[in-house]
Parts: sequence; C-alpha cells; structure tokens
Amino acid sequence: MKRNRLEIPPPRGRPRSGEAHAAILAAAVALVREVGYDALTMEAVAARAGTGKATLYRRWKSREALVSEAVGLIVARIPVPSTGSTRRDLLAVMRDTVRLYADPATLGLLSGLVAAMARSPVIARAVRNGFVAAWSDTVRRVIENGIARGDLRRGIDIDLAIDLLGGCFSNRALVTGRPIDDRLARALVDAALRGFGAPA
Amino acid sequence: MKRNRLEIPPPRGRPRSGEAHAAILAAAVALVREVGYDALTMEAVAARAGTGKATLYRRWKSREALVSEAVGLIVARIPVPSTGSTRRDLLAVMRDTVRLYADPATLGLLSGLVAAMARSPVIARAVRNGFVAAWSDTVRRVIENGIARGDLRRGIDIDLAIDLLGGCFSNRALVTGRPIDDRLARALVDAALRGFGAPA
DNA sequence: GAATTACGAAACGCTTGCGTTTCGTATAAC
DNA sequence: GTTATACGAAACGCAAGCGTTTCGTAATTC
Repeated sequence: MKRNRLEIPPPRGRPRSGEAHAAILAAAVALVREVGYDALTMEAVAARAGTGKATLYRRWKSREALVSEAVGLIVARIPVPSTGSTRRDLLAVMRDTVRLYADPATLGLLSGLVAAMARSPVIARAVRNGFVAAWSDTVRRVIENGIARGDLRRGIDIDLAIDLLGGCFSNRALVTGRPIDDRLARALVDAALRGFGAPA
Repeated sequence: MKRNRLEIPPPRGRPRSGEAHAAILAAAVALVREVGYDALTMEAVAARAGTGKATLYRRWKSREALVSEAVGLIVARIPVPSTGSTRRDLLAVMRDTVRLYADPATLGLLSGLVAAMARSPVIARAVRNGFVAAWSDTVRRVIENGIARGDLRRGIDIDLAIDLLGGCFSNRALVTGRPIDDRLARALVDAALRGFGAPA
C-alpha cells in the first residue's frame, strides 16, 4: 500500500525503546512507595530501571514530570459490587478498601506523595485524577445504587459521604495510626446507613 | 543558707542559653511548616535561629530528635464549647477546625510531617501526642457531653466518630483538596447528629 | 552501507548539606 | 584571676545528587 502523502514521515534513527519506558515508570512507582517523592532521585530511578540517566532526561524534562506520569498510572481499581443489598454492597467496598490499606505499599504511596501534592499542582492532579478518583467513583456508584434502591435518602451530599468514608481510612493510615480492619469496615457501614439511610 | 551536701553541684562554666534553645525550636517549627520534614536542614534551622550549627548538635543528637521535640510543642488548642446545646457545641468545634485548616501553616505542617511519620516512630508519636491528641480530646469532650445530655446515643464508638470528623478535614486538606468551609462544618454536624444522635 | 537516532555506561563540574573542628569571645563558678 | 563551658562564625573533608556530555554500540531508514 502506498504511503499517504499527508502522513508524517517515519522517524529516521533508532526508535525509542518501549521496554525502557515501561521499566523507568515502574521503577519510579516503586521508589515513590519506598522512599517517597522528596527522597526519590533520578539516579535511583535509572539504576533500578537498568537505564542511563540520559535516557530519563531524553524523555522527561524533570523529576516532577516523570513522577506525575508514573503516579497517574497507579489505579487500584475496586470492583463495584452488586449483591442486591445496599448494606452488603457497602460492606464489600469497605472491606476491599481495608485490604487495600493493609498493603504497606498503599501507605507508602500516600504518605510519600502527600507532601509533594501540597507543593506541586501537577503531582496533586495526577494523584487525584488517578487512584483517588478511581476509589471515589466506585463508592459513588454504590451510593447511587443505594439511593436508586431507596435504601439511602435522595438528596444526601454524596461527596460528603465519600469524604467521610475515605477520610476515615486515610486519616487512620496517615495521621492517627489507628487500626484499619474489618471491624472498622462494619462500623463505617453502620454509621453510613444511620447517617444517610432512609427512615425505616 | 548553706548548700545541701546532697545537691548536685552547679555546672561550672557558662550556662546554656535559654533564648537560643527557644529560637532553635521556633525555627524548626517554622521550617517544618514551610518546607516539610524531608527538606528541613540543620543549616537552615541554625541560620534562622541565628545560632551556629554546633549549638544545635550540642543539644540534639540528630535532626529527628530536634524536630520531634519541636513538633511536640505545637498544640493548636481549640476550646471546649459549652452552649447548652449539643448541636451548637459541635458546630462551634467544627467551625474552629475550619479556621484551623484555613491557616496555610496547618496544611504545611500536616503535609510536611505525614511522610516523616510513616517512617519515624519518634516523629509519629510526637505529632499524635501533640496537636492530634489535643484536637481529639476536645471533640471527645463535646461528644461525651452530648451523650450525658442524652442527645447522642450511649454506646456509640466515640473514637470512630472522632476519626470520621477529623478524617474528613485531613482528607480534604491532604488528599482530595476539596474545600474546607463553614458549609462543611454544618454538613458534618448534621451527619454526626443523624449517625450518632439519639432517636427522637 | 551511509546517515541518523537511541541506547547504557561513565565521567564531568557543580551545589548542597552532612557532622566535626577550630577560632576568639562571653558568662558563669571557684 | 583562673578555670570551665557555651556562644556564634567559619572552615573542614566527605558524600550524594544534580543536569550535561562523551563514549562506543545497537537499531532503524534511506
């Protein structure tokens, strides 16, 4: 087939390695979890990815740009349950969240990024549009299903409910250090149904 | 009066300067707020305090020791209101908390310490025993008063309630970036009274 | 096979902060 | 006045990481 004249010409030299690209992003993600954003160095990323530093700077203009792209790829997607019961749906999501926070990598990721988010809008956007949004969307679906089912009141502040539920987890993980376990999941569901449930 | 023989002898040379001590701690606190723990350097603390580095190392054996002592001194104490109404009491505390978070220094302090807390038990303890405990104690009092008054149910999980309320603030400040204002304060009080209030 | 570009590795000069030491001065007990 | 300690300031040698450049090699187009 003839090449379309309007196509951009193919690049001349050796193409950039997709493997290197993936390895670099994976290394950046791992290092954010392990040492946080502030202590993450380009040298360490290159070393772990098995590339030279020049390859990093050839593709990303700064550490901030590299890390924000890497972080954007992290999405711990929790399935939206559909058990037919709002209580069981909520419980399923909360228990999955407990498991998510039980992974030390999640704590490392969050704690390692919070400081950077406060100072870099680029990092903040990547985190919020990434796995923060993924988690919120799941909870939102469950709540909307609960409303449609008539178990939760119409007109409740869904964003507030999401913040309350998610905030409790992140607060325990990042600030108070209190336990995050299935007992908490049950207590949260009970509280949510009391606070946002339709009157019996 | 004769000196008691059992007393420890007074130190021989020039006594350590209390002013320098206070200036160093104040400088450390300010720098934690501005740049976070990871980026806080002993040189910067000394420079801001107007002392030499030697004075720092003469008194604290490490950056961690210095910062944890400094952080322990920060306590934004919120008064325990006593309006006679559980709703108004809660509202007063939540509004004070909104004001607390409206101060950029609070956000800087929290975000700058979260990463350090995840890696240093010493820092974590200082923060939790300091202003985290101070805030929690205030809310606990208000809730206990509400229970005693019969407005909140006996047997509720007070720690959970505190985590829910406080977590919503810290989650918005540190993670989601959603607004923290008086509207949120009202919504939180409404939710708390629904979730933990006694049946009418 | 010539030209072009990316690769990993290594070294570059530079800056920052480390924790320590040295200096002359100041403030206390004896 | 002697001794002892703390002071602020400055310099020390050291290590880490910056962002760049150079090298010989590999992959791709023309």
